[in-house]
Amino acid sequence: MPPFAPDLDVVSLARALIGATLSVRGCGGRIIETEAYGRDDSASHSFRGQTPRNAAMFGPAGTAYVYRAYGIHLCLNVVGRSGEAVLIRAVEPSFGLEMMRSRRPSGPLCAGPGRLAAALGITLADNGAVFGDTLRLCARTTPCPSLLIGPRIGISRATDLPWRFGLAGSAGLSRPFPSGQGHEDGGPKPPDLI
DNA sequence: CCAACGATTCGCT
DNA sequence: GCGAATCGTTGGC
Repeated sequence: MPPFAPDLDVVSLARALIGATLSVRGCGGRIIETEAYGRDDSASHSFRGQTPRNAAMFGPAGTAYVYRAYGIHLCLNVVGRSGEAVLIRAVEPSFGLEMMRSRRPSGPLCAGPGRLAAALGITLADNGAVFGDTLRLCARTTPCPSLLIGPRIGISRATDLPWRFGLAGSAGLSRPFPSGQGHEDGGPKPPDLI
């Protein structure tokens, strides 16, 4: 099996993951919203170097980085190059719906990083795991028709970088994209993810 | 050692 | 739209 997009920069990875299918122990769907976090990016957990908490971000490409946010929620990232990771912010729920609904009895299932981690049954035990059998990613096989682009959400630093990406026309985004923001196609040949 | 702060969500106004 | 909930991590003293 080829390595996981080993040399893809984190922004390209974030774009490539839009439309990819995420599957976690039988639950999942298409990824419709992502954010890129870089190595020399003041908004990134890796900005100040490796610590016990962010160690997974420095693991091999294809590693899952799971962290607890606000002492309450969990967020799921896909590691690219060392110290770079893509936050999965929204998924279009398509299979394992019953399981996901049992974990989230009310409200949106997968719109928002904390919500999707809860619906998919992500735990801190998944931190550091490499995507493969249990955590699965399948690259989209069709070109991404239109990509929404905007600034990242919920951060206080590097708020100018347009490193948030979404699938245009998708219901179930965590939040709307700024109107008038540029949208472009995702490219005819998406890179292999796995 | 201690205080501040989140890559968020939910409920209420 | 706004503020509380909630706690591990981080950085400064």
